[in-house]
Amino acid sequence: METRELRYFVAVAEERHFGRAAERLGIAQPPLSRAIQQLERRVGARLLDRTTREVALTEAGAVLLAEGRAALDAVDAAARRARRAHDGPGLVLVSKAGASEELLAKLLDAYAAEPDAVEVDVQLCGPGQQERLLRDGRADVALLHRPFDATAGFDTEDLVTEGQALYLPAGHPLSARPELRMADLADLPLPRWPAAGGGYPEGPGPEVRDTAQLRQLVSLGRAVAVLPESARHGLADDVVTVPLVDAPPVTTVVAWPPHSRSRAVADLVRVASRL
Amino acid sequence: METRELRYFVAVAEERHFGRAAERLGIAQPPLSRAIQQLERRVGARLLDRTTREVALTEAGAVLLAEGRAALDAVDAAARRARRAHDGPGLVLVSKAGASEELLAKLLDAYAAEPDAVEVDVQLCGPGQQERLLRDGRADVALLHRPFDATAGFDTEDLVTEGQALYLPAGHPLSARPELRMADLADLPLPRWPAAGGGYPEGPGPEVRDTAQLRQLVSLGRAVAVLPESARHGLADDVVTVPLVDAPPVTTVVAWPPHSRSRAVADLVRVASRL
DNA sequence: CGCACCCATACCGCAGGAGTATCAATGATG
DNA sequence: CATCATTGATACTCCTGCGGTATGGGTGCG
Repeated sequence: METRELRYFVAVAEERHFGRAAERLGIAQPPLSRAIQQLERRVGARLLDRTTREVALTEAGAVLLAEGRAALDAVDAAARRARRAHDGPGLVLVSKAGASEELLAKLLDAYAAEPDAVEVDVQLCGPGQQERLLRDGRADVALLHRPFDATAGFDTEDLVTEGQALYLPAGHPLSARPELRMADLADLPLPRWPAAGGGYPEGPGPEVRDTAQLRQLVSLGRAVAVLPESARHGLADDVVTVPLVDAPPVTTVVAWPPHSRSRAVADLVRVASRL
Repeated sequence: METRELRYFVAVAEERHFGRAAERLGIAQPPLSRAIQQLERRVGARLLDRTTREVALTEAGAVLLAEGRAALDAVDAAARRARRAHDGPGLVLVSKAGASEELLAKLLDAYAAEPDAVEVDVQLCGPGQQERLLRDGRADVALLHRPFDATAGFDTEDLVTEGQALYLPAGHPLSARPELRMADLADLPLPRWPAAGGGYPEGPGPEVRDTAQLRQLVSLGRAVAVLPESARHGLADDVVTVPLVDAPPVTTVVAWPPHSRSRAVADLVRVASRL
């Protein structure tokens, strides 16, 4: 199976439309139809149920879509990591914008003090993006937050576990309470995060892209938020935090791709686990 | 990057010889040379240092070899799993021959009693083979033994942890001892397992391929072995086991590829973790 | 019933992958 | 030191197979 066929299939499976998929791929529709047929022969299974009105994934097609995406990422990762190995030493670390800031700073300081430390390029991104970067080779290490981020397929090491708190503007009715429970939040318009597809779910509450943005909204009195307690760091006094005693604890973990032979990654992970 | 190029590169990197690699791939040597050059242009890094006398991997080449193998396995896995999804439900479980027999039997029984149980095809293989099968899609679940088997890149769930014991023929000088320490084994000719390449390390002691074979050798009085205590199960009385009190404990885990959306795998894992 | 939409088929042109012959560089050999 | 064997690179040719255009055929809609 060639990556070209796999890329074509993923495009059709995502668009559920040969014409649009062809356009996205920059080719005409007929060769795309043929490529899919050839792929079906090669795999030995029908992948798409096509009528003139709609294209639907078969059971086998759904499996190939999920596994194929991972495989394409793995191929990309191979090329990118080889390239980066050629360009010289250096690490790319990703973290969610605005999350674990204090921990991240300590980690970078501690690692920089190591004898064989290499340059660390810190990349901040929106939630759910880190896994992708780690998988397709654009990053070497990530700070993830269980249970929010998926750690499947990576090696991880737990760093810190902490409770969550409600962040709200000073003067908010709930801000005087010494502690809160999840039930107290039932009617609160909590911010909405982008779903897997990039769209936002329906509902009240502001749309946010990352934690930094959210903190700004809270400071402006335009939002309340549930965040790990360490997000308190560096926040102005006009934001009040109240512990949420029955919220699930959040664990910050350092994650890296398995089979990573890199000395630098190993060093950084070791430093992180000793913080 | 196409899988064809990656396959070609892996062949050359493994053979360290363009001629032999070409033969293995079933093509002539010149197109192989050109394909590697094209790959180097595409990746943007020199991958092989070639003289007329030897071919050596560069730093980038070593990275591409490791990552490329994983990527090729992922592509194979995608095709195979799609094919198997088409052929109907069914699981392939791998375990080391002769290891965790009792646990395996209990697991299969318990799972078969589940309401939506599918057929489970049990595959036994030599040590170190399971990871490969799981990675390239020939298997869906595996029983692994930490710390002996690499669990990197898989999701795992611990099942049981147990100590290790020395297995020796009745009448052996050490067989009368109530317990042993690692230091007592210093001069014993322990069996040799195949290394990653398939070859055996130098030394005394018999060469063995799997646990079943080893148990047979112990029964015949031709070997002594260090094995988990559960391997005692079903062994004849002419084999004596003496606990090794300071040997590292062995944990049997059930492992499966991440992103596994399969209901059957989830069920089997759930059953396993409740044993 | 005609129309719009959409995937499949037919056919053609060409890029690029593969083969054969040969060259060039390097280390071994007498 | 001249010769030879080995091995990867180059030159050239052939042909497979990918991609493009034109068109067919099936399906839901007004």
